[in-house]
Amino acid sequence: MVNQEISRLFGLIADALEFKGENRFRVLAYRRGSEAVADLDEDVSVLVAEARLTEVPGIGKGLAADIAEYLSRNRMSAYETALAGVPRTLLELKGVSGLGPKRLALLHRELAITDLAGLERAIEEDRVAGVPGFGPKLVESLRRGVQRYVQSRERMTLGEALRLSRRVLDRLGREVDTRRAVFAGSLRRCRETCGDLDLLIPSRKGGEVVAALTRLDMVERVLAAGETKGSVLVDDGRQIDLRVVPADSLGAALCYFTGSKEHNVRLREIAKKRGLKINEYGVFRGEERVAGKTEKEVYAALDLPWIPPEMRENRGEIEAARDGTLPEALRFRQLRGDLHVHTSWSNGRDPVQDTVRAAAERGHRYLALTDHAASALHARGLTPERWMARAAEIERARREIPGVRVLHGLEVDIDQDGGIDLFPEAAARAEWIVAGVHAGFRNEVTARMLRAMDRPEVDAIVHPTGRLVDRRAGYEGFDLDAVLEKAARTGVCLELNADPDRLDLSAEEARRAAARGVRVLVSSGAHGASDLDRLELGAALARRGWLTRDNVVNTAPLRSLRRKR
DNA sequence: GCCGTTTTCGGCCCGACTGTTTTCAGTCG
Repeated sequence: MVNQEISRLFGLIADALEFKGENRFRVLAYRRGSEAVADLDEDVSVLVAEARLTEVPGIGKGLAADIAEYLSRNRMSAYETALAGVPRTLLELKGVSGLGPKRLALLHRELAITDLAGLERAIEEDRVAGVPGFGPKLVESLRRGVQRYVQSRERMTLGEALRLSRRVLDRLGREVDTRRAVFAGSLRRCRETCGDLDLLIPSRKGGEVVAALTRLDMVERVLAAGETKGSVLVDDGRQIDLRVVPADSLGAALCYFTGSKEHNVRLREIAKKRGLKINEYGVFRGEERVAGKTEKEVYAALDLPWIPPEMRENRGEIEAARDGTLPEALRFRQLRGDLHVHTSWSNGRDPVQDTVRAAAERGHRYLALTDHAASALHARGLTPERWMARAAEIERARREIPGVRVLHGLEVDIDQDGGIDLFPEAAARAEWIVAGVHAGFRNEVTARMLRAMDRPEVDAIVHPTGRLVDRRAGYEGFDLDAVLEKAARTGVCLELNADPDRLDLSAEEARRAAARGVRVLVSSGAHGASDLDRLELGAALARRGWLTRDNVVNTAPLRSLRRKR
């Protein structure tokens, strides 16, 4: 996609200009331009053709000319000029903790360092210590910074981040009061990957809380430890940043540390125009503090309604909030049930009874048990005989466990020709059928899926793109737009699968789906009773995709759930 | 380089921590 390429070039221009010590606002302009292009919903070539490019906030005459030049000549002179004399491999070193443009320039000038290998050598051969401003501690910190950069260039998936956050709270909770602790940052915004964890704890004894964190046995190295702020690396190389704030500043601190950075910059700009200053301790008019105890208060001081954390990406939410058009974001409690769940009859871990009981305990009004059908051999798919046996077990669970309506469900496979492995016994009795592609990811998946959607028995397409977060890209050549169009026309639901390793549809894709009138199914994709909790994550991801109750099919009562056949 | 409900020129977000400094620059989030 040409948008991503242009965004990348603008980012590199910003890095190069910064390295050269150019006007920092010009640097900022390119950096913002890079983000603006990356966030576009449309292809830039369309905007150029319709002369709407400069309507995009952050794109003015200069950047528009750069883009037009790139589209017509496949090169960008601003990029070539900016990068002249700046090795690309040098700019990548910005990722090493402790190295910014100034120190990079100094290392380049004094030691002719141009890449990571050169930096590693210079540190080993003790040459860095000779450069003015590089004392022994800084050199040591760079040595570790390089090591860490090499080891963990990758970010954590949301799933890893959630597991680590629970581990930290569990250990830290034995030392200090963590009842009001919150993980802010990208974890609270539900980004698909997190670079590090931002932990926020209200307390008057900052030093003690920071010290308690640094003492945990999972901590491998302490990067910083002050009265209000501490940073540590834990055993698996991940970084945890802790901030301790007074309880009456918690709202302001939450805003500040939840971000995103771009969202916060916009908030501060708005504040400044109103003669207000906003920081992690509150909103101030001169010396007087006018807000800060709750997030709602902070937004109200700027005449804005509270914006859900998952939406804070500066992708139009601030304008929508200002204009009163912010959608009423989905709340977890509005989800009435889960319609994609496996039991030990196929590849789930828990029996029907335990799974149903867990759903009842969670207040689900309905639950579809969608074990795999027979062709999913690896998943011990249901044969007609085993389908009948499971049906008897479901009937017993219905009698014994009140409160939750259990549906006879099935997950069928979309085969190489777009057929589904639905057998007559299931066709006769199933109350909810989901379909997915499980093999042949390179074989005409779009056409197969469209064909499967013609089958009246199919209620939903699950994990529609087939991707795994950070591990697998999804079906080759997949045309999501074609599937969205068909889903909107036929009423077949598309799933937002909240398995943190899948997140499929993604929040952004779900937003596109909802905008086109597709009915979105938010489900856990559970393979065990405890996985049912993921539905809460699903609700958060739906908010990230700007979904409302009306966009999500499983907010409806069961009787109005299924489409007309 | 971008932008305008105080502006077409003069602004452009804020604070903590570290290390190397003798009062502050650089980096980070």
